[in-house]
Amino acid sequence: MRASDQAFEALRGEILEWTLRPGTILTEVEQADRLKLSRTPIREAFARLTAEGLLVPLPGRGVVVSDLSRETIIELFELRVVLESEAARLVALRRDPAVFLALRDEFLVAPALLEHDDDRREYYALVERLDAAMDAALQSRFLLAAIRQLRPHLTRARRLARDDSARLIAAAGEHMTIVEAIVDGDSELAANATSIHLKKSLKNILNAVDTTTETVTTSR
Amino acid sequence: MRASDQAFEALRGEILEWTLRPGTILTEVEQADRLKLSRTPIREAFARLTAEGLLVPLPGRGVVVSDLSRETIIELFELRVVLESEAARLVALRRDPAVFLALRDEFLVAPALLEHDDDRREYYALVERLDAAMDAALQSRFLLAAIRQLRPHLTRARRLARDDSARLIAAAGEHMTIVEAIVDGDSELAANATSIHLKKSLKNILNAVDTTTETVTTSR
DNA sequence: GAAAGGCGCTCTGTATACATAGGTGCGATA
DNA sequence: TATCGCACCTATGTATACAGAGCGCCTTTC
Repeated sequence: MRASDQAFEALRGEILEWTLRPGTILTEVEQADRLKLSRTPIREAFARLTAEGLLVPLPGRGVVVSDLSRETIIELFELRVVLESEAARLVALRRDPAVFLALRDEFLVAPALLEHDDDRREYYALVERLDAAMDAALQSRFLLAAIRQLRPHLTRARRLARDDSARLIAAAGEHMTIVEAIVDGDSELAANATSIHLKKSLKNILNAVDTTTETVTTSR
Repeated sequence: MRASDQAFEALRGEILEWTLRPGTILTEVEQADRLKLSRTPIREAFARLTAEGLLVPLPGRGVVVSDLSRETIIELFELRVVLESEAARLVALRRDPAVFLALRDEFLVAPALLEHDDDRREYYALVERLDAAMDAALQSRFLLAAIRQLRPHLTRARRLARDDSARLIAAAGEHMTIVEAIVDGDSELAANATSIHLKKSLKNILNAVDTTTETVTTSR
């Protein structure tokens, strides 16, 4: 594995899991020293993370871990709803039914997984498989690229949400509706169900943000 | 100006104006030599152009100027319609009316500009001002970023189209409809008019592609 | 004559040294 | 005491040297 990939993955991971918090200032030399690499791969990692929007250049002082304010999260979902609804519409038209039938069967037993907190990881893994299947069925490189661009920010935002069992069970139902629409090839239903799911998802995150005493944004 | 910016702008310009054609293989050393720079800034330029999708890594052999096939153009517009329709919808809700009233007045006299081929540049400049005004009114960083991501590819695609006067005059009319909808704050009309405009635009480009004997794609 | 293996070239990947700019802090002067 | 200016320090920006890997061509052998 290339050193620049190591640096990228390491920094990205730390940003996504809030180890490196918004507002933290990073410099090339400091990170090169910490990660035991030279400045060159760090530089490349900074460039990639800046392109993704996780870092913002701070002229003369380095880069800063980007902000994730309430307003930013709203803007993020504003676009996410548009992109993923459209994606669901296209997937419903282009999918291989067998793949999504299998996923439907898995989602049928999902509520059982959510009874015990221990099995949550399995549920999250299932959702990831659904995402992967949709990516594969999408067949539109540009739309996929646009969705991928949002994912790191969504990962960061999701960390803010307190996923209680009630919300997760509801989410499982919403996913089921989407998967069934895709199986049926009902593109409009798939799009609408996705839109509804994401808006509820946003609401859940914003609820968590609003009831958290801790200030999330540290710089702007 | 930084050397890496120079390299980026130079290569980007050449790709967009088809001086560097799809399928052309570039290596760091070769370009460093040609542009009289060291490998470092070239490397950075390659990375940025790869992130934009104008270059594709060719493991062990350098990078290659990305393909722009008929299919790619269709996928490009598939996403563009979604993004720019949504943008028009939001702009109609968030715009400063004065700005777009002024633009409307300019578009009123646009057909006159298109009578002489010499004045086309003025018309193109007007369209650019409209885009800039919409970007500013949009107030959604993520949506704007997604649209910006498409622009270089659109610039390249547009080079393929043969814009005859008839098409340009029609386009001016379509733009006028969009601007008026924005002035009126009619978000649905703005979105629909944008969708129609872009679909006609795509048709025009595809017509040109289909009637061109020259093969556009050189690699895949 | 064809196929396989080895040698060599050229590519990227990384480290490091040097240049340069901008910002901060301290000191001097008004 | 406050403000202006200079110097130093630390940051990025750039060049370059070196290492490692992959591909192609050439040679040799069957």
